[in-house]
Amino acid sequence: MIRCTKCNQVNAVSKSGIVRGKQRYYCKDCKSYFTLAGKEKIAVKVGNKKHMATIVDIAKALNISKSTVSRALHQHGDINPQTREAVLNMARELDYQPNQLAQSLVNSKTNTIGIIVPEFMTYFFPTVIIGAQEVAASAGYNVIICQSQESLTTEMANAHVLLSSRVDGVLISMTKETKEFDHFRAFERYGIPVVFFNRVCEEINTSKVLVDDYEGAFKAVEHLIVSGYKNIAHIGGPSVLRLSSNRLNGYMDALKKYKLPVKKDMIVHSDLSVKAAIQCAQKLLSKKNRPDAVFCVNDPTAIQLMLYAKSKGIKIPRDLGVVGFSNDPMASVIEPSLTTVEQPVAEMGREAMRILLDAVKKGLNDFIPVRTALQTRLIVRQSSVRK
Amino acid sequence: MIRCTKCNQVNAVSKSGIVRGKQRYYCKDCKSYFTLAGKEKIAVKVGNKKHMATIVDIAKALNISKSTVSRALHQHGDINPQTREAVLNMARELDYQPNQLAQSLVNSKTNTIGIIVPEFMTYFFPTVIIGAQEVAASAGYNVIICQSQESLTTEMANAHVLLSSRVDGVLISMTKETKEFDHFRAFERYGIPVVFFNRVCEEINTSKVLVDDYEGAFKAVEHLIVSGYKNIAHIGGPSVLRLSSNRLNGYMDALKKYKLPVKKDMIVHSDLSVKAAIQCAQKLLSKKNRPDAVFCVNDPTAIQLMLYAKSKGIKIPRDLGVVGFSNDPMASVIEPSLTTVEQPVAEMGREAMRILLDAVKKGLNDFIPVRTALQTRLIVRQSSVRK
DNA sequence: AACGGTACCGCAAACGATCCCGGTAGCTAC
DNA sequence: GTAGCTACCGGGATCGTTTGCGGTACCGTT
Repeated sequence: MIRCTKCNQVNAVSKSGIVRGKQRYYCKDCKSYFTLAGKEKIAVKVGNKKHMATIVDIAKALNISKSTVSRALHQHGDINPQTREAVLNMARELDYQPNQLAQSLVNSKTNTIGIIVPEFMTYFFPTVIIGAQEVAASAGYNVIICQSQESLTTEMANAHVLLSSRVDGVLISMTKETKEFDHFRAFERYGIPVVFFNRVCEEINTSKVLVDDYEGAFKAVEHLIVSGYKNIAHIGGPSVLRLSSNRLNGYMDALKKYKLPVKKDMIVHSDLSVKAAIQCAQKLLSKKNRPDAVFCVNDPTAIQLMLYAKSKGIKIPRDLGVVGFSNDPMASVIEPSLTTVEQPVAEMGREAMRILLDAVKKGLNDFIPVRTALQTRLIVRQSSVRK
Repeated sequence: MIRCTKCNQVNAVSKSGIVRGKQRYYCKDCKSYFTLAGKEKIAVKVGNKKHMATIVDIAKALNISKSTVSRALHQHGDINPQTREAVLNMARELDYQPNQLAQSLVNSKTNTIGIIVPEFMTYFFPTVIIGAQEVAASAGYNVIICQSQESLTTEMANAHVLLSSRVDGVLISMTKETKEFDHFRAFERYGIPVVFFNRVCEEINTSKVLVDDYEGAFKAVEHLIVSGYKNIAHIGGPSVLRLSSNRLNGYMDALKKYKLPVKKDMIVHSDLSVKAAIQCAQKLLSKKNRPDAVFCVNDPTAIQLMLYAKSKGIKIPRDLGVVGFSNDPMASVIEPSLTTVEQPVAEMGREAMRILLDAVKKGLNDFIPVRTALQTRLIVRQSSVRK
């Protein structure tokens, strides 16, 4: 027994297909189609859930137009001080929260920055993000964080998400397997500034923030040499990452400076995972001509090496000197404490965000890419100093 | 050579006065006035910056209406399979990226979840977030992360931001100084589901996910007792946090079960900062009746205690047994390795997000708050076992 | 041939904000 | 008396979508 929603007729109604999963009817009497959707929807719309106040609500309450409300809230254009006061009060009274979505849509500006990082487990990236968020927040920007999980596929998916979210700018540290860059170019195509940090992409001409990996590595290896180590190995990172080759070069040049031979078999490569670190440690320490020191691409790797060496009864620093890179909090906790190259992690986030926000404000047209290399500092602890 | 904006005619156009500083034209062909305002605007729109394709662009390219495009993209309503195919192809060709903002605005649903955490430094919260994001991503939700930095004021600011961003739901772990809850109630007032985790708010009736702090603490202290420690102290957390009192109660009840006295001066409170941890360590270890074991509210605190004890020549576990809580990665690296209560950290994030998304889908009306307590596991290492 | 019914598509109103235009009231000045 | 000016306000287009409702072409029946 269906009743037409318009003429209230009953017997002139016949079924007429399905629209969006709902039965559609045709009333011969008033010659019109209808579904019961509308009524149902209204009926469903129950709820203690309060409607969120909009500028229209404020306008209605004060019997003025929404234009005036908007002006009052933003001090744009002419506005009577009393009107403004009234609007502000009413806004407070109604607990008005501006709808970011609507604002962003009309301004085509979201005040949101996207960040893509490969992982979240080591202390490094969270700390960078802290710094970045600090700067962003104080400039009134929100941050949406994506983890690529060291996978190119999800990195591309992340880029899509950020594009769809219409972020105003993006901060990226690449995956270790990123070899295509089209998903990065998409940003520049649409005028969205990108700044790379730490794991930067040389194929894209934009600003980059990194530490002076070469110099840090050089200092680290030099320190091992002057501490009396002679056969120094290196556990390097994935070769696609520029930081890996920079640190490797620093390692090699330090050896050369002191006329030490650079041996191929003293250089192994890790993909930065825990498993790979242990494998590298095994490989190096089971050699006949075992190295007497190792410079590791980062602290987590160095720590795995130390744990492995300790488990084999190899004494650090007596039998094996170890230097890491990044000054992970664990470095000062492990025994012996780990000598490492400190990088200004949070500052890297801050600097990258500063540069990015600058580009966002300027627009891509007159934005000059810069490459910023932050200084490192060698922290000498116990793992590299023979008593 | 002026071309009519309407009929594209050229020779039937004549000047017809000035309007708002702009030349006005009259087209005899289509009998209408026009200025070049619109055109100029387009002309101004310079830039290498490509316009991002919208459904209107797709519609124009295919000479169909945007409604059809929308339907084709979402399989809503009736759509000719061929049309659909054409739309999909064109979308690909134009590199169409749906505008989330516009979608959210009309659907009043953002597919975004807000997360508020107190900090980002320890491994705990990043790990929770990894779990939460994992579940969110696979359900098509984005995540926007806020740090309250253990400050009530910024926590309230965070709540505002999330409200303005119209998130569909919120995951919260409170600040240690949060004593007012109106900023939480704002969410429920507008029908936005909230789930607390770890540091939950008892004053708000909603779902909560935590670990069984009481039981974990009980097991930890019981372990110390059966290991032969008699004078067991406790470094507790801030009393406003429920987890602090739960762990304290577990501590006390374990003592009681074994007929050991609960001494007021063996219980000190930390605000979870590094500084406070060291102060607590000093306070406890400089007592005349020094404790022979300490159960700490979390691992970072336990580690500070251990470092302090080691610096004072106090041997662990011989002179001092230590048990922590949370199984921080550092716990297995420090020497001696730290006995701790493991909590399923990532799982906590996953579970909280699952519950939240469920509430988001159901709506607040028929959403029944649940309290989930995840099980802990005691990991016995060296710091609590006398050889 | 006419009509009921289906399959598909377009129109236009939302969503909540901004802001360009133009309007009006009131006042001054000539 | 009216022109011009100031100070303020409202109308309505716009951003990119979704979607209810109605229209149209066409097909099969009678």
